[in-house]
Amino acid sequence: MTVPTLETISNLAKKRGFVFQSSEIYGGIRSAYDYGPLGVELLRNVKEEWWRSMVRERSDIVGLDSAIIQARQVWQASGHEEVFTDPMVECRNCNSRHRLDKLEDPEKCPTCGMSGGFTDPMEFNLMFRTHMGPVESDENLVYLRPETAQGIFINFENVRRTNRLKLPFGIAQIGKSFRNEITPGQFVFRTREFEQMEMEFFCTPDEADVWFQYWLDNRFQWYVELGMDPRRIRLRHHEPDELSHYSSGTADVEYMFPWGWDELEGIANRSDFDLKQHAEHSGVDLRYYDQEGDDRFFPYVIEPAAGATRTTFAFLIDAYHEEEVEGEGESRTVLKLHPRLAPYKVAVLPLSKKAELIEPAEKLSTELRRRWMVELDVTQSIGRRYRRQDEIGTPYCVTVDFESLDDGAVTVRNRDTMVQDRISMDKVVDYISERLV
RNA sequence: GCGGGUGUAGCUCAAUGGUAGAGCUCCAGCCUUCCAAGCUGGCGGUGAGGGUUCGAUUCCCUUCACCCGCUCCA
Repeated sequence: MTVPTLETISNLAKKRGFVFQSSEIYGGIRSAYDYGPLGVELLRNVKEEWWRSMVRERSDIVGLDSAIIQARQVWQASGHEEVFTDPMVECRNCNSRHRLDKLEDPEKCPTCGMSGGFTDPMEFNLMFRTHMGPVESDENLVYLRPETAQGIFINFENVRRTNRLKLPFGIAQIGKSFRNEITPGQFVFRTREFEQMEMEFFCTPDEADVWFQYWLDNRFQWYVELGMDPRRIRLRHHEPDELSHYSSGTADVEYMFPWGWDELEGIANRSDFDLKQHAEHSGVDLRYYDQEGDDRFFPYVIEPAAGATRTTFAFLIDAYHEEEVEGEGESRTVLKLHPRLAPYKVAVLPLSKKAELIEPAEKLSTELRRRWMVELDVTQSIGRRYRRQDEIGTPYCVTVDFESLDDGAVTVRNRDTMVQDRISMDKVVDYISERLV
């Protein structure tokens, strides 16, 4: 099992065009990254796989794409305006920082035990603020959403009614969220602008525990099915004292990052907290009407909330392998990404730059491009090109050689095994289709 | 935001108060018939701003970014 360092991964990411520091030509901006040609494919594939398993392959979950800027009352009702503005103090002795409201003794530092060494309380507002409209006044203050979930809760009734949904059902959403994290870092792991994949699953209160367990299992399996090493992911249940303000039970899917276990996804039982809050603050009855029992109640919510960007990052780390190549004492770097996640599915490599080979190679790649992301590479030696494709995780390389001109066959080389199959050119689509499941 | 460290070419690393070099990568050409070959040529740099100085990549100040802690929880 190869465990790359953070530096190895970020170097590869930059070198091959997965991720760049944002605003790099101006010296960079903290905690912002841009996804290059390969990174955007990988990220989109991760999101696509999530959407497929959550929405397209299910009859009980529908999709949504809500606005990033919402009414300020949304965040008052959700509790974020209050909870996300914590007065914090810092110990002058050991430089540790603490939430003032969580200190047992407001004078004594729980880290080093010193008394009376705190700074004045500082206001930390974790939500990005801006103004709706050209005039900056308190009346038009708005926030960039710190989570996508609230966009779902405030549309609960719209979605339920227009789609005639009955419990249990879910609403899924992928989108950007923004948090003024005190300490961003670990490359793209914790950034102030990030992308979430969240699903709110509404059910009756008495079924909540069963669904909670269901989503725990379901979500854990999703990572494994996409090729993540099961030894490097785990489920961790939260202790009662580390629950968020909305949650009555939470478990995390964690990945073994280069710096240790850290969170990919939180699965929470949000109870009826959010719908109740919005009903109370908006005055709109958000209770669900159960016709059979002639009963009105607030559904419970089970929420699997994953970070799209950090999940992409974890897949990248997990795929990274350095292997000895038989015979020579050299090693190759290969990204063993699941084929559905790989940025390019196929590379077409004419053995020589001669026009007689380039022409059929171009024809073949044009045909393959109708189905997949395909790269045509004609530069340098074939060995070098194989290594380059290995390093970006391309599962299959198709080589057109001089024999192809006579027998109409090409060589398909497997990324992981490096084994080659000679097959007829008109069978390439079928051959690869069968293997890209 | 606080404390500590770092910043020379895409990467790894040299050098100097006086025109910044090398290897690898990349690009072009030649050669090359399946796993990072070779030859020739080319692109390209002192994170940014200011100060001291005849002259600063080097000394000083400011700033920006990255890494390690304090944190957070997608």
